Amino acid sequence: MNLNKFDKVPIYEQIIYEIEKEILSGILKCGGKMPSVRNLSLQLGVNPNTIQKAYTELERMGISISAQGQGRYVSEEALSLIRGKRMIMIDEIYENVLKLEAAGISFDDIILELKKKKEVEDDVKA
Amino acid sequence: MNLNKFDKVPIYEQIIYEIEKEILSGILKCGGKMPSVRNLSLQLGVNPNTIQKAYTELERMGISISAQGQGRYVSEEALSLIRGKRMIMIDEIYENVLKLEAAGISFDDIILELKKKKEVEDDVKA
Amino acid sequence: MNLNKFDKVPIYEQIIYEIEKEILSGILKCGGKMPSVRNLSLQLGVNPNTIQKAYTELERMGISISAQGQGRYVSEEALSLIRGKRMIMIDEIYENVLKLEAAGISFDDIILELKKKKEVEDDVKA
Amino acid sequence: MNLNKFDKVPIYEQIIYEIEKEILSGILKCGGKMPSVRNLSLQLGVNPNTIQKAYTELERMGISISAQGQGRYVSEEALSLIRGKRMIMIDEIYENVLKLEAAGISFDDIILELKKKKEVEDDVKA
DNA sequence: GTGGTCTAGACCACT
DNA sequence: GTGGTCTAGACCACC
Repeated sequence: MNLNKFDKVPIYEQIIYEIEKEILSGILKCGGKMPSVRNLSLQLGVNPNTIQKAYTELERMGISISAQGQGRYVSEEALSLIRGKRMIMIDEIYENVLKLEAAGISFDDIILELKKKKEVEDDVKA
Repeated sequence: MNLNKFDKVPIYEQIIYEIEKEILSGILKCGGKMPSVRNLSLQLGVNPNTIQKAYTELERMGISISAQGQGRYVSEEALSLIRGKRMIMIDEIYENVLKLEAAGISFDDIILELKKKKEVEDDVKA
Repeated sequence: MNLNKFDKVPIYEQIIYEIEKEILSGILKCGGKMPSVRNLSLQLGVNPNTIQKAYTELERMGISISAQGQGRYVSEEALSLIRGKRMIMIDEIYENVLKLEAAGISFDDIILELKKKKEVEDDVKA
Repeated sequence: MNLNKFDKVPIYEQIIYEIEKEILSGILKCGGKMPSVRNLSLQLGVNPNTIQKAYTELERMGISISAQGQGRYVSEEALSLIRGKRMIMIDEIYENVLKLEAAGISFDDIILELKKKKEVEDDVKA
């Protein structure tokens, strides 16, 4: 997991995002066990309370379930829930595009610019 | 000006953004006078310290200049500086697109989705 | 037995409740033998310690008796003890009704609502 | 506010419940300011983190809104949200009634018993 | 061993 | 002053 303690986005949100990524990529499986609070705490060098906070949030979103004394599991609906969350990110991106338009940059120019950046990156990889 | 005191983005940043918008749209002209801290504070119902913070930031960025005892003016370079700032927003948008890709949504799908949203909105307007 | 390991009520309490239900329904008879810790543990897929805890509690309440080396039996007073426990549940229900009243819902409305729910359920069955 | 540190229900939930009660009773008004984290912390003799936790939960439920550096406000929808929550409590009561029925006490007997308790209490008051 | 709650005390950004 | 995050360390109940 990639955490940045100096980032403006809080650690517990970074953890949420990283765990979601692991579920999306199949490292953590739906119905499977999640790392325990204490384990993850040691592994990431982060206080257990912070892990707890991230886990509580994941549970609130229905992505994980906890069982007293037994541990914590990835919910069966986790995958679709996370995919839904990601879809919402498109809305947020669109909002930012609109703000740019308001600043006088045309929609098509923005799309063009994004494609250009993408091509550059693909070339670098190749 | 549209301010939302409950928004997660701080009020002083909202003010900066709104003032930049007024400069871009010509409501505030380069070389022209900016509203005084006290006036703007009353007009927006915002603490003077908050206005002050926004103005200080605008000054730091070279968008405004204060002249001792004469008030504060929009700098001559303001327009191009703001346009430059907006260009940087494309990078931020691109960052978010990359995050979405990491979640398994292809770049082309994202662009497609953005275009779809744009069309819908244009249709609504027409 | 219906156990839910994700439920907020601890498994050992769920087990107690289920065993009491079996005694009430006659599946387990007063004076009859209770399943062994090991058997029940295997049958329910639950840690033996958890079964043990449930049994200890049942014993403490006088519902079961263990005889050295001979196993565990349902006590003769089990039925009446359990019925008494159930009567106490009315007090708990009453407590919750009072809380609802404090929230501005009248006692009569609550009773009415409960009767309505009951009717609906009876209709569904019929 | 009535808090019991030794109660099995966590302090932060007790606080949530008490604040909801104050909103229902009009002590806290929709759109009005809520006590600050530090103030309430001192007033209740509870750690600020615990208050924070309660407030965060209230915010998540849409009952309150926080504004950076300004404080926290009761949302406009708070009243209806809380009333909705209370309605759900009826379902929980009904669930418990069903459990009692399963133990052989008839629905009508339960209602009768509740009414009897209510009468006794009303008499005591009068 | 597990999750959950709580305290004490610190730090940061915003108004 | 406000809210929000984080650490350290403790305690509890449950499996």
